[in-house]
Amino acid sequence: MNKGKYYITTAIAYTSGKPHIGNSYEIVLADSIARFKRKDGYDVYFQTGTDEHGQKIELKAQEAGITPKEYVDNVAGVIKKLWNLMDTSYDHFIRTTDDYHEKQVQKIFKKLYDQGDIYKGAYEGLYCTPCESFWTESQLVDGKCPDCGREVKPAKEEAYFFRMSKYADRLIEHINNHPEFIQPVSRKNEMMNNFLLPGLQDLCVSRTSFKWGIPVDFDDKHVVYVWLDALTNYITGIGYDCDGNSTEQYHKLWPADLHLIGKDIIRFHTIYWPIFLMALGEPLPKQVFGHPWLLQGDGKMSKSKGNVIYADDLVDFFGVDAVRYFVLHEMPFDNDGTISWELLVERINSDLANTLGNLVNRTISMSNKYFGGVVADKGVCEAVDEDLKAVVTGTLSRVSAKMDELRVADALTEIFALFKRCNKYIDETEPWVLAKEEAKKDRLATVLYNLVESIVTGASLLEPFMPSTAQKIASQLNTKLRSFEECGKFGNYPSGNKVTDKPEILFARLDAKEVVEKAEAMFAERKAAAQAGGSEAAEKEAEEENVIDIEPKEEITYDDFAKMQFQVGEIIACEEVPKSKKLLCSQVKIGSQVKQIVSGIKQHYTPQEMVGKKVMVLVNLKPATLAGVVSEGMLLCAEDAEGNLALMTPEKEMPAGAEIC
RNA sequence: GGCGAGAUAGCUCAGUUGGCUAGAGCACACGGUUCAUACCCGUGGUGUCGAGGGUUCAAAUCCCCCUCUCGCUACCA
Repeated sequence: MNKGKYYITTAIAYTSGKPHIGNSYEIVLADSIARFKRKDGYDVYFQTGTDEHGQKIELKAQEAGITPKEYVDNVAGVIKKLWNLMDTSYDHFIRTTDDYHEKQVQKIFKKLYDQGDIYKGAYEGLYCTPCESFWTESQLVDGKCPDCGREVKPAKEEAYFFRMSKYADRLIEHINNHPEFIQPVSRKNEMMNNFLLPGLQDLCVSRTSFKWGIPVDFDDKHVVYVWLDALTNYITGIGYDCDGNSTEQYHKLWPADLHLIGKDIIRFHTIYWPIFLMALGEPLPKQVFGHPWLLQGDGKMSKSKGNVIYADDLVDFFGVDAVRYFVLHEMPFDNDGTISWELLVERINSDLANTLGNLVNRTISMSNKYFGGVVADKGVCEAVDEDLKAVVTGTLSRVSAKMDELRVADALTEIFALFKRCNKYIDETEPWVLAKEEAKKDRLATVLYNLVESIVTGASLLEPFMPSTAQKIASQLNTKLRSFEECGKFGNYPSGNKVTDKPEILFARLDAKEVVEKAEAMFAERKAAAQAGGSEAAEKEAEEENVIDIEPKEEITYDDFAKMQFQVGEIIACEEVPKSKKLLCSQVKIGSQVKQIVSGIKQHYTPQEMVGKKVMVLVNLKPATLAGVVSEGMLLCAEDAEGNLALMTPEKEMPAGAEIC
């Protein structure tokens, strides 16, 4: 039964470092869907891979003293190993450094350039430095920056731009006509209201500030913007050729049925990617699902604390299928999920060990005890059997319905409802009572047959989510896993078959306290290893949190610098700006004058703690009005990767007004 | 500031177009059982359905307003 093709992708993983469990979730989710669809009769093609270009990687490689290629080869290897460890059944692993990909990206860039969708910045003079934005002639308002209304200046570096606005109307129409395109739907509004309806800006699609990227072949000062590079993996990986010589595979698979991505990159997949495809004249993917995140509940993950949870750690502790089960079950549809060692133990004990493992174990034990392992249907039915059969044969359609909506966690819950029904059935039929009467022997046999039959169906439905567990159950029951078609019927198990006489424990019960202690010991060891400087790599790892890279700006002259006047200011009063979430308004004493300065630091400082601080002030900035309040300068802050701010203060006592130079 | 989502049992959440004593899972307590991994089955909540007002024979469910949380976004000089 072939229901047609199903092309599913994950986002390609960025090779800046080893992905933690939150990042590994996506591949497991995709794998479950892929396996489910395969089993459901679709011809599935499942692609994943790595995104290997960009400045961050160039810098990391530099730090490590190796070439970028060596760096990404190493990380891509780690990622691939992790994906394999998670038992994922991808068909193709694409790397953006693969030559066929790079070649196509260059051709695509050229094609879009030739047809006028990409144009070279002919707009020198239209860069707004404070906004860090490039503008086209048409976007300017009265010849000034449409964002801040100030002068735009000549940009020293040329760049290539993509005419996004040209396709915006078509995209809006497509999104409106295909409500299933963006999932969950709540994300649709965000894209529409924040980007599409206000008007799309042209996108800068090349960079000259670093080298580690795919060169623009007709202008090799430039490398292709990483997103244009990365997004096209979905078509280059299956044989797209923009000269019209795409492979048969491409014609069969494209458009993709599902792009599975994290919610943070929805914009790129539902706006830029569709527009790139429109420009190439290719159909749009059918659905983009931005899944939520799995967050670590007990404190923030940080490499320097050594408490980052990686998928392979969890596999060491609990085994692959337990980890797969947990991440799939704990992840709701549109809210972030939580992961902690305690939660893992709780879920494993209650669902996997108690409900499922124990059910299989008790059923096999009884078969051995009463019939030497032989399971035979003697046809002695009672009313209570009907409900069991109805639940078992009906589970497939309930699971399918959930999977159609990508509600994987709910699908799992349906499968476990089947196992729970089996446990209840044992209580209702009381096999140990039946066993005491010779006359009830056939009834007892029938009961056990029904149980084995039900368990095989449950295991078969579980296969896409927990492949090796399903397999283990089948082999303990000495049978094969079933097709979905068979799961809709009752009585497939061969009567007279013999189950194993040595049932293995599928999932051992765990002690939360022991597990937590073990995990803490592991983290402590890891931290110690990093600090002891056992290896240079470990040191780098530990330091990583303390380093941050940002986009370099263009070089300036001393004259540029000299134009800016910095002075020490003393904050003598400070209050919140009404109706503003981020702004504080400070009165700053600079020499003998007092300036009013508004700053976006409300989330980091209270007005009380601001008062009395000596801070670094950019004094000669043109005054501006923020949220209705005039600001006559700027307080300087340092900002980390999480957006935390710290005011710059002089390291020795300095009078208000002292020049900073 | 703009747009959007949400606030239901200790915890995580369901509650379709308003309609019988508001549900599930986990946790907890008690009872039953013994085939099984101290497991399984059953029973148990006084939950102000965030606050207030309104529409209605009837509202967790619709309308208004308030408080709080969250997401995206802008601003953050």
